[in-house]
Amino acid sequence: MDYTPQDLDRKWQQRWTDSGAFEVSEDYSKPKFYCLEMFAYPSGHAHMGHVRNYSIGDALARMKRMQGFNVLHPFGWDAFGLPAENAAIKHGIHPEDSTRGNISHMKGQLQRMGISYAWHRELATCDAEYYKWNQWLFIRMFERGLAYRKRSSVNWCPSCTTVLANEQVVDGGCWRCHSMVETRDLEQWFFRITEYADELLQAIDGLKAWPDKVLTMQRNWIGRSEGARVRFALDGDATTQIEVFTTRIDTIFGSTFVLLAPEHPLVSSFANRAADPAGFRQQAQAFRLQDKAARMSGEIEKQGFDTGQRAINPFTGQAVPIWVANFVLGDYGTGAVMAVPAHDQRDFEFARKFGLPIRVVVTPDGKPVASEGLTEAADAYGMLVESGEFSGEPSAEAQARMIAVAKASGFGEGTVQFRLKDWGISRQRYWGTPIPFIHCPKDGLVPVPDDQLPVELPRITEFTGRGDSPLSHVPEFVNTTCPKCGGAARRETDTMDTFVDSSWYFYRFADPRNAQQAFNPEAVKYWLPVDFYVGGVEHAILHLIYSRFFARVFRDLGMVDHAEPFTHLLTQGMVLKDGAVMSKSKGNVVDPDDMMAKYGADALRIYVMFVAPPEKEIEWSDAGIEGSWRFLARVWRLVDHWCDGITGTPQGGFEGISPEGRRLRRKTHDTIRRVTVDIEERQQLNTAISAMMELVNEIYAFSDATATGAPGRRAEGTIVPAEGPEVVAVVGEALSALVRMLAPFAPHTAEELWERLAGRDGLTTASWPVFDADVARADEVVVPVQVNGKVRGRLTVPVDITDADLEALALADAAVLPHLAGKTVKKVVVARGRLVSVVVG
RNA sequence: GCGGAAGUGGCGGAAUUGGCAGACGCGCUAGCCUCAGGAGCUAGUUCCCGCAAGGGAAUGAAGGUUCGAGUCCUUUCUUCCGCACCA
Repeated sequence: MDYTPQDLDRKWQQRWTDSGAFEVSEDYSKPKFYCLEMFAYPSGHAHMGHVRNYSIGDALARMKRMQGFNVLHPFGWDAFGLPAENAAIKHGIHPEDSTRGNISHMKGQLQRMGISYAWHRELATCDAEYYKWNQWLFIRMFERGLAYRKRSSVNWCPSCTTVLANEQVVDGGCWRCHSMVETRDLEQWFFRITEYADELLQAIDGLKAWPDKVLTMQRNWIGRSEGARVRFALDGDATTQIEVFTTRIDTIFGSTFVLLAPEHPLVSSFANRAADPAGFRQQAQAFRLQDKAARMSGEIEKQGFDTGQRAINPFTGQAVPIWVANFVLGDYGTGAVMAVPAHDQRDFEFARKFGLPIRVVVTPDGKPVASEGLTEAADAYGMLVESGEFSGEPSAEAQARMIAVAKASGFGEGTVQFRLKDWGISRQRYWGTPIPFIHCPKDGLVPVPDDQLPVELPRITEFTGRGDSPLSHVPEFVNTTCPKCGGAARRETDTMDTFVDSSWYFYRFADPRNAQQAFNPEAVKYWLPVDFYVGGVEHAILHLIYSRFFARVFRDLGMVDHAEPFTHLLTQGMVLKDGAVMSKSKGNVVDPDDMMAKYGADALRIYVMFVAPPEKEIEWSDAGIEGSWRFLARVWRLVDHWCDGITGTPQGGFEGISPEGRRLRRKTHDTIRRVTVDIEERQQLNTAISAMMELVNEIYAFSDATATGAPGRRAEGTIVPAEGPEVVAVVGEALSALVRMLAPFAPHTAEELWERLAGRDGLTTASWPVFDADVARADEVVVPVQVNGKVRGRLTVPVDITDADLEALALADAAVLPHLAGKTVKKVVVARGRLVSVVVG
């Protein structure tokens, strides 16, 4: 090879850039394909995870392009976020400067990889021309009641000094720095994602091309439960009611006490009535703190105390004690539960610990059971007992009737409860989209008028990391006038969660430079939904649910005509080294730049795609990339030595072609089929590559069989060229297909070889090789012949043999299989469209 | 605990609808070519017996269906991932 790999990479990257090979426009005459990899946070350096992600996406994009699709394959930057701001606090570099620098460096890395991006459509979320539309959409959502403000107890990370979304709290700690999360009460902005909870859940069934794992995670996250709300009046105070949520209203006759979450609003009023209000509050507060933090260390012990108050069970009329319990969640359901110790394990443990009564009201056979001997709760459905007029009814029927009774009597109703909560998007941070609202002393909360958007993020100079919003220290930003009354007013100083930025960027790519609209609906109608979306499974819940939510918001604004933005989702596995995620602190980082310098981009790309299926984790191996390098070198040599004189590919059938030639032709077409199916339908890129390797081996074997001189005697890696029209045609066909199929995986090498082979460049516009089923399945197949279930021989028969012909053949071929002479064919097995076995009796 | 995915050579992994298990690659062995080999080419490489031809066993374990099971069914063990006191 007279190039270094980098020379080769640079040569073709330059040509692609100069010709704008991957830039696209809306072309309604061509079928579109929108291939997207999750855009990147500009951390500074591309890592192997990026390499893998973009190599997979690029394989799809390039293949679809060759198949004649108009392919949109864009890239951008998720450029706002905490790390840049934290770096600013630590090192005094302005987030804008570090972010721009990082983007520039990483863009260079991606370009050196030769990913076929439409760079003209590049966007960064920190550009005002992008985040303007965050603000615009925010106001639209406000107008529709989908964005609202409320005072709420929020998760506060003391280290990042900011509010976290529920989704950003992992095991009681901050998702980013893992500090223990505290609670604080603040006025916050929320998106009413719960409005779409039911739809988001039901539509999951329609996501046929998403991984099951992701669908399950989303179902669990939304967490739909059907049940009932029932109001218990306070004993001695009918005006105060405690509403509980239950999925088992059929067990309500067994509810012997009521439990409140420590956060429940009634807890503080009960404290005032307690003998020792201070002690009461202290206990409740202890639970509240415990609730957020203590769960990290596994199970926490069930604790509680008696409020001294009693509630009236509306079904039994009995007064039951009200306790505060540490395991009752304040932010799920109503924050209060009716405890049924006989039929709920948690309540059972609590009752046993504190000596509270247990009543069995559901049994398998409808016969009453005493509670004394119980060792655990029985949560199965059954027949009701000891339940007044409902005794003897099966659980399911009783549930329906009890809900009806509760509703008619006005103390309850059936309801659906979701685990999903509204999305808190306020961040007390600088490096994000300013929330476009103005607080006016006279007019209250006033949205910034559309013609004043964007509200630009001012360039501040001091980063202290203090607890409140950095923007609140910028008087020029804060002080403004009210758009309504013209009086002095203050701007909102919180910024938006960066998940807002990433929830719609895939729409902006359809029309990224539009200054009048977030996007032109016509362009989005052409390009969207995204046909193929690749990214890490770590975004299975947050990013993907938020994006599905935003798609529905745009739909309801009349801007898009679909609800699901991503048709096909692929979640790629991580790249590990020595069994662990690569990280600087572990010192096990393999730098993509080093690998590309040594082997070129193609060997690296081939390696990350060949080593395992895309969804699986892979373990980095230096020997593995050597193997990929060797494969490319093998292809290179093959083309180098055969290309002279190959001008065309064979037409038609097999007339006059040697058995070896027929074999190679079959292999060529079988490979086209396998590679096409593996990429397109299965995204099994590893087997697509191995199929091409097989073809390469086959071409080498063909040269052995047809070469002049002794087979297998080739010095210095040369291949003795065979001669004759057959070789030219058969090998020409094989190499032509091979090089084109190589393009999605090793585009630089493929381009170069295509130029040598076909005498022209422009592989990016070359067509995908056409599979010829007649060729692939031509001639014959070898089938096992079984006698009494044992394979006793093999017959080579034409693929399309009929049963009758086969029977005759089995008998006639006694010379080959003498022990079958005189036997009859009992069964012919055909599978996958071909004959696979003959059973002889 | 609930849910999801998966258990195949020394290693990564193939096996598309139930049809020659171990493709392809790594590693290893031998040969060729070489001053040399960390290049290239050829051959071999699941395990056991055998010089070989050949024979036997084998896809976590145990059963079952089938002419035929890595694949389907039942039971069971293990690992990874997600959620986790959600009433």
